[in-house]
Amino acid sequence: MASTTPPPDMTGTRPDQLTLDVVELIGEVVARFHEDYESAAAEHALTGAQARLLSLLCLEPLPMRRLAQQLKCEPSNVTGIVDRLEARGLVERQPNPSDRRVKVAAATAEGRQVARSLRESLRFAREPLAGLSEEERVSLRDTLRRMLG
Amino acid sequence: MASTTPPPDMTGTRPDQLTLDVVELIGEVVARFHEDYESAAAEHALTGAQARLLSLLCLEPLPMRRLAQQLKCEPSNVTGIVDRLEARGLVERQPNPSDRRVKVAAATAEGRQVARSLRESLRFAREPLAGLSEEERVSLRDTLRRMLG
DNA sequence: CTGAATATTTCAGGTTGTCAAATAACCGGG
DNA sequence: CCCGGTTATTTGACAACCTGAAATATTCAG
Repeated sequence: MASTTPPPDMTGTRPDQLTLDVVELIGEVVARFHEDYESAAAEHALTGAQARLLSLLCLEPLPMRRLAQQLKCEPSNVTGIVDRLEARGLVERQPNPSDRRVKVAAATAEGRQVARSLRESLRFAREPLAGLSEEERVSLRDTLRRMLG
Repeated sequence: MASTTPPPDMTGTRPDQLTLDVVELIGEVVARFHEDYESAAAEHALTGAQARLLSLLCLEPLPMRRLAQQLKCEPSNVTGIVDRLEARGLVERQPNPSDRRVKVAAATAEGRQVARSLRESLRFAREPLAGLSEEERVSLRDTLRRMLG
């Protein structure tokens, strides 16, 4: 079809060295990000799962079912995490008048405050990225978007 | 030193929108990578922690203490993970003649085989990266290296 | 030889996660 | 209206991960 060489179909093939290098690097970024997120959460006496759930609720209240979908886990698991956050007054369950089966979890004012503070203590936003020029960050942003899209 | 504007010191400052975008994107990459790793491990009846430990031992045998350092967890935690891998014949504990306190964990032949198979089933190496040109991947690799270095 | 330090394990306890079963509420067809 | 099927949430049992403190065995310095 095209006169230029099309990207080879790697399906079932061992990736080339360049790809392996990038995967290795992404692995390190993932490890650092995770570590950073976990310790930022710990500074607020939250576990990673609790921090993720609270951050979600900080954007908008969500039924338990939706929470499970966003967190990619079983609804029965969400029950416990919300239980613990609710016991600390960071989240509350609200009834849904239009469908009394569903319970909507919402962050309390204190919960939103904690989430904001947590967001700001995420040093990963500054340290590794601070060394990049604006041009590099733009390039990185666009490449990541293409990877994910 | 340089005539170009030096990167501003972001310490204690709220990051700009571009940085926030990149952080958000990295978060998504992290989520996908994790998901992918976990499901690849599950295909081999391994948990994520077991897969990480086995992959480490596939490079070289390590004392329990070193394993804990690499996995960034307490040594007492490693005991259980190695226990479960050893029960399945993927790992074995070897005595260290020069210091009888330490036990060196080593992957068995079967363990190495499983780790190899797991490595190859990591689709993350192909799918999101396959859409990038070689030039983009080179650029991504160099940027990630600068971020981590 | 004694005491401090190190490597590993054990134990108790908390969190995350799954799956199956129970409960409650919705909904459409008769 | 009622019934059966579906959906949302919870509960209970169980496994894995993880931490912290205590126990054990061994090393090492003085």
